[in-house]
Amino acid sequence: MPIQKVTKEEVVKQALFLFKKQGYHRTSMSDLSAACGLQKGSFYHYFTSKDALMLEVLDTVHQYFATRVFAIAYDESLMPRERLEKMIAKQIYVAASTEGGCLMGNMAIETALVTQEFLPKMREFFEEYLRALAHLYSFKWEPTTAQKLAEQAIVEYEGAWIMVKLTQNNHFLQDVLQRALDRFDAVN
Amino acid sequence: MPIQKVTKEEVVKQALFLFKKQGYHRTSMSDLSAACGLQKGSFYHYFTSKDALMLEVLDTVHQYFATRVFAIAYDESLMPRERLEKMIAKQIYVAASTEGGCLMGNMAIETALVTQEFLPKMREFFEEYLRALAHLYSFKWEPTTAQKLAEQAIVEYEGAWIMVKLTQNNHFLQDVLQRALDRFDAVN
DNA sequence: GTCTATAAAACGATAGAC
DNA sequence: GTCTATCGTTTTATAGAC
Repeated sequence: MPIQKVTKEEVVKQALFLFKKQGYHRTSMSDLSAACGLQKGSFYHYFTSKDALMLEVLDTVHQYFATRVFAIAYDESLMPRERLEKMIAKQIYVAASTEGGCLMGNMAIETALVTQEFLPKMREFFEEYLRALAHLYSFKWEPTTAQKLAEQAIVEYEGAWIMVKLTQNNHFLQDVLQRALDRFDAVN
Repeated sequence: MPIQKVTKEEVVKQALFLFKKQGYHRTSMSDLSAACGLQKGSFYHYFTSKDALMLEVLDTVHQYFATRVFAIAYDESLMPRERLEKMIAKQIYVAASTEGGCLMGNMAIETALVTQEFLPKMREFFEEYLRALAHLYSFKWEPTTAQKLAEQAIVEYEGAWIMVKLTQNNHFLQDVLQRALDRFDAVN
């Protein structure tokens, strides 16, 4: 009977799924506990509050992207241009694997001006993403240009999700990947 | 006191302000009525529901941009390239005039997967914006290219707001304008 | 007296927390 | 499951302007 019905990881996974799709404020603790097959009360055995749960979700997402996506930028078994293609393609693939696009981008829009609580973790995520892209572009371009190209890639990627949500047409994301590669290849 | 304390336009203005900054779900009817100096109950003499209020806000924003921003694209007293610069600069200026960036983009992220209620108005807005940009790019480029350049400008613009919210650095928006112009000028 | 915009109170439902 | 607070909403009453 003291056997855990669901693991903490499973709770975080379900929370990520719901937060991505419905947003933070629209997702209730009832939604979350029901998705895990738990009583509302049992839920606080895993997390002390809704905020704490979101912080854990943000950490999990960050950790996943750092090791499975951003790490591609530093994989020396591949050519820089191959890393760039593989990393952005994976970023898109992972974000598109469940509804809602990019949790970090969604949360930035939904909460950045309402609470500072989630800001540090979101900033860390994007700084790391920027660093990875700038690292790759710096193989072909000087540092300041590489930094700008990295910023452009991220800005396009996040904006593309808005258009995808509105039009349900994924070509916006494919265009982002293509242009990010074109700018790598462009004549210097 | 049968005299109206505030006009309907003022209510919409306050609602736009709060919805932009706090988002739809986070903004309560108490917040809105307080911002107008009204009791919660009195608010329902202006609007039948929170949804109805948001629909009115979306209409107001759309109307404003159609006549004051998108219209610049068709102002034949200016050269196409001047129109492009003026339109995007104004888009940025208007959105930046109060906290929260682009209401349409924010709402797309926050509600697109939760309710279909606001989708048509948001789609109309972006279709009109796309049309205006594609019209301008078509002076220099063939239709399919112009369409892609228009999409790229919007995608960059929306994504830039996410980075601005996170970093509080407006250079992302200035870069969007600069690149949109550079792509107009690029050699064909 | 009859409007109507307001305040005030209270509704049922649901939020997050225990 | 229960708690309390607050949500969006509705109702009732009041207070000028016609």
